[in-house]
Amino acid sequence: MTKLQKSIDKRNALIKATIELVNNNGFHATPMSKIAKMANVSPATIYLYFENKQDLVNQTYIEVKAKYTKYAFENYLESMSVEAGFELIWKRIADFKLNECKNAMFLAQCDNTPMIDEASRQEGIKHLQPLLDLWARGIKEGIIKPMSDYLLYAYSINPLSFLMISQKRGAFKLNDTNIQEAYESAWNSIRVINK
Amino acid sequence: MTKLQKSIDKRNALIKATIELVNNNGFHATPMSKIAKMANVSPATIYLYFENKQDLVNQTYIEVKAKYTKYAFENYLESMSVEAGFELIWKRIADFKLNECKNAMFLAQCDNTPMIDEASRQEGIKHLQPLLDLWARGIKEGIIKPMSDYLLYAYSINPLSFLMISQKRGAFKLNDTNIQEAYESAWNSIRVINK
Amino acid sequence: MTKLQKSIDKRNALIKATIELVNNNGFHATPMSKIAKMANVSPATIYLYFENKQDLVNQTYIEVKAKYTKYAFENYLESMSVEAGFELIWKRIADFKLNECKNAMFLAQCDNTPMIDEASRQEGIKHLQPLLDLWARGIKEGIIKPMSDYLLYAYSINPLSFLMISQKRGAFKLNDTNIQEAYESAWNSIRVINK
Amino acid sequence: MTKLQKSIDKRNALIKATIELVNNNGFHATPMSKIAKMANVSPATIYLYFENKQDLVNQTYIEVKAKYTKYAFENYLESMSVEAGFELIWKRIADFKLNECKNAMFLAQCDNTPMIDEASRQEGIKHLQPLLDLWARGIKEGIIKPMSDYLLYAYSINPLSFLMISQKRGAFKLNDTNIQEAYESAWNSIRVINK
DNA sequence: CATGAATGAGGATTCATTCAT
DNA sequence: TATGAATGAATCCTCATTCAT
Repeated sequence: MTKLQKSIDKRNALIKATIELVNNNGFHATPMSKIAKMANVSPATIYLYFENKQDLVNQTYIEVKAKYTKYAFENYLESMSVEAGFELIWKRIADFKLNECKNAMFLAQCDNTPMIDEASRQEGIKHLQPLLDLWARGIKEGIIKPMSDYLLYAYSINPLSFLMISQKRGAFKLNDTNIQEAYESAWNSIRVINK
Repeated sequence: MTKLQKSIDKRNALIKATIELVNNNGFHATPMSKIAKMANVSPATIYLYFENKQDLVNQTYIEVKAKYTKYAFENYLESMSVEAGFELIWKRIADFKLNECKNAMFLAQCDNTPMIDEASRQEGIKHLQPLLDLWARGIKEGIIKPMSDYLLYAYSINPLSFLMISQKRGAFKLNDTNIQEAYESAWNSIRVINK
Repeated sequence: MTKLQKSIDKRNALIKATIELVNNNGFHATPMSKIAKMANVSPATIYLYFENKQDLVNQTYIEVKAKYTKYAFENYLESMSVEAGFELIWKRIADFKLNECKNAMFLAQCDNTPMIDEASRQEGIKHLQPLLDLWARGIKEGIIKPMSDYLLYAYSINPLSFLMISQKRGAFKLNDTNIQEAYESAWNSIRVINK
Repeated sequence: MTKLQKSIDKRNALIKATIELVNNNGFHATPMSKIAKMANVSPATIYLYFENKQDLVNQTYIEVKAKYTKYAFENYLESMSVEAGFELIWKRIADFKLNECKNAMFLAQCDNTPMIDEASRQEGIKHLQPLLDLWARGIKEGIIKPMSDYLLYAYSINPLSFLMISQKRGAFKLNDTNIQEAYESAWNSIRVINK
């Protein structure tokens, strides 16, 4: 294992510990010392990789957000039809919320909280472009309702966060049937419905 | 003004300050001393009204959540038709998110964060029953899709939180057109659609 | 003892402890915790009286400098002759260096070190005006050499700091004979000498 | 360049960096890491040349002090008359304070501070002997007042430190006229004056 | 000889909470 | 009831020093 490799491992361990602890205890109640302990490093070591606590959280956010969008668009091709493309992306995102539950939880907490720098938030949004392009295409083709991206996201994608959190709290279980229902709700909320 | 009245004023001032500061700075970065200062009260006084910081936040949450549901069902009558009842409640909730923006922000932050006791969270959900009853009725009448309450809430109500936060961040502006679009998306996501 | 009185006592204890510890160990090697312990207060209490460590040292400097000049000009009257006035002030300053040794040591350390804010340094100089006025009078009367105040201070006053430090280090003892010799050297260094 | 040469270069770079940083920021606020960076060296390398931080500062002090006295006595011959010898040495010292300002500043800061070991301080004084001898000769010849070396140094040499610091702070400018005035004050403060 | 990474110990500062009044 | 002063226990962060390479 090279030195550089080892360094990346430490950085990853720190980010993983941050996610774990912030998820369970919140940003408040997550001291640097606990993060260090969980990552098996000295508190001082954190500062070799991150400027300060804020920077650690910002970078964790950016990293997780990038992983999220990468996952979402993994198999997506611009040559797909609007509906097929949307379904593919939507299901990938749903998968992410289920399989990468910790990452998804972390993002949900960041997104409703002033714990992330505005700059990092912007950085995190960047990679969502393919979805916006798909919607634009759908609108041009008369398949998707001509609405703001914010509305489209709010109704077709964001509900998955609520469901993921509800499931995490144990109040509710997402299964294949549910997922299909959810997908149809999402699609119906944004598609043009011919009466 | 009676003595009791004065006490309630102080309690209210504390709750208001808590909301304001948690909204702007997050739970971390909201010390008791700042809450006291904003409420024009000594730090020690907080402990006459609340057991500790956790209790203060819990009670703030419960109070805001109660205000939210009270607002939502203000003019609702069980005698209304399912669709009319849903539209009424939905628009009240949308109003709340717009007019009582600070309260709504606070709830959004609490709901995705481990800053509230599980018990207080349960307490907060209680008053949502009329909406659940309405949905049950809608399902029985074949108007609303037979889905879990969590799915119905996730798609028809929760998106408003996302929109409210986006608006607060300045990225997006909710106007009458938008609201109507949003309502239709909400309704289409849960209603039975006859092909 | 009133509450205010008690506060002033604590402030004084903190300033005294700061002088003592900085004298013995230097600004580096004087942690706030030690200052607190020596003043019999909690570390947190320091921050009720001073903004931070820098502020504590600045204010200590200003306070000691004020005490120094107050002592220097205690019995001085502007009606005195230049020579009598100078001798009086000089001897008061010499007394201060001997009797208020700790205070003098502290000033000497501050004056040759970047540990004090420039603003506080300026504040500390303020009260030296009577001496400068005396010198101006002496120059006008042809008794004192027409030189910059800095030169006059360097040769007639500042050497006492060197002597005080040497004595503190045990290398040398100031006694009445010495003091008189020192006074004459001081006076000869600034007076006009008729050949 | 030989290997040994390179080592000496590094040592010199470290000492230079120490002087620069301690002058500008004070001993507190001068971490080893900054010294290393300014000397273009790894922090660990410092420990190849010096035992620890204290040792680094001690040795820097001794080295600068040696340079100071070497400079002072450069052209001095014991065969010179007392007055000529004193003037020569005094002017060399004055030159040092002006031209080797950084070195002089560093010494001034060390001399009023507990940042140097007592042993190193003693080591630093050693090389001043020629001046003490000159004074002894002057006293025997009835030219210089029979006073302690400490008094002679305090009045004839030490004031230059005060002037150098004042100049560094921008409050005052030393020029040829000033220097001559200063020299005369110095000489008058220690010579025997015949009335 | 040289180093960059790593760290434990410690430092300044903050904060939830208490207590005498 | 109301408070301002006080504080011990953290918390974030720094730094002199070491060690594997």
